[in-house]
Amino acid sequence: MYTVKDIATKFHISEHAVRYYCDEKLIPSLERDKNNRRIFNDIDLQWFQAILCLRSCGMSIKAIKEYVDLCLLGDDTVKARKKIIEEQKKIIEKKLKDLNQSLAFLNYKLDLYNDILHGKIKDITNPLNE
Amino acid sequence: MYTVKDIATKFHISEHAVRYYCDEKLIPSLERDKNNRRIFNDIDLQWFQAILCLRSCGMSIKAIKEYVDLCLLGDDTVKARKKIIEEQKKIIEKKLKDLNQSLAFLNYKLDLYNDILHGKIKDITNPLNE
DNA sequence: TACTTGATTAGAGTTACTCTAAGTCAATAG
DNA sequence: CTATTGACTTAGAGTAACTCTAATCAAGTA
Repeated sequence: MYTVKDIATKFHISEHAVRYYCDEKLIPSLERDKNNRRIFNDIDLQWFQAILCLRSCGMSIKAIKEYVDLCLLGDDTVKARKKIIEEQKKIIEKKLKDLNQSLAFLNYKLDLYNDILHGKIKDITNPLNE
Repeated sequence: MYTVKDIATKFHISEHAVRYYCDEKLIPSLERDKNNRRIFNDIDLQWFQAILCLRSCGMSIKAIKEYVDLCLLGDDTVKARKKIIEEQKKIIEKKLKDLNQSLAFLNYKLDLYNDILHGKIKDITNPLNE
């Protein structure tokens, strides 16, 4: 059994976010202890893993909720769920491509800055002062 | 010379976002035509490239504004700018790592769904119905 | 001249948190 | 036995970065 804090620590998110996901019903059949505190089990942990993965693709809370609800409906929804995951895979692959481009740009900037700092570039001809 | 629409198309962002970046003064010395319409030149294009890269690292508009202002101050700020870019590089590398993990998770899910669809898994023992 | 197109602005709305205030409960300290 | 501490609860306000809407205006076309 895990507390809100445990989940926050485990997944590197804020405790606020943990409660928010619960309030949005992304964690099905969430339990409470006798003091009304949220308590999580290993299945909830798996839900958090899936949810955070889908969030990292940029999927909205609402869309994730729909996916979770599909999961709860059982095997009949496997095809629909597969389609959702395939779409998210495309999105994540696009993101990887974009991020790699951004990384290349940052490296280009760093090279430029190093050249300036080492005096290899004397005159700044670039209008951005770089 | 480019219009708001040109920039939006070129960088795959909304026209609203283009105007928003201008309003936040991320594009220094932005010009207007005689009808008060924003017009962009090739230097502005370079600013957009840099800005969008930094945004893709998750840098806030405010932080980007500070970076832009440093750029405008000239060579004395190269060290400070280099530090900023190095930080963003670390962040982007972390993001790449996280996204690759998410991708692996999606692939795992897809394998599972395919197994179910091809009848390789008969009994659903996993409590998530997967 | 009237209409359409495309731009402008201010400001309201949205998402996904993030933070704050006020309150509950159990355990420890005096 | 009370007092305080600390960890949790809630509702709701605040925030960032857009996103959208409505009203306005200028230029071009029928």
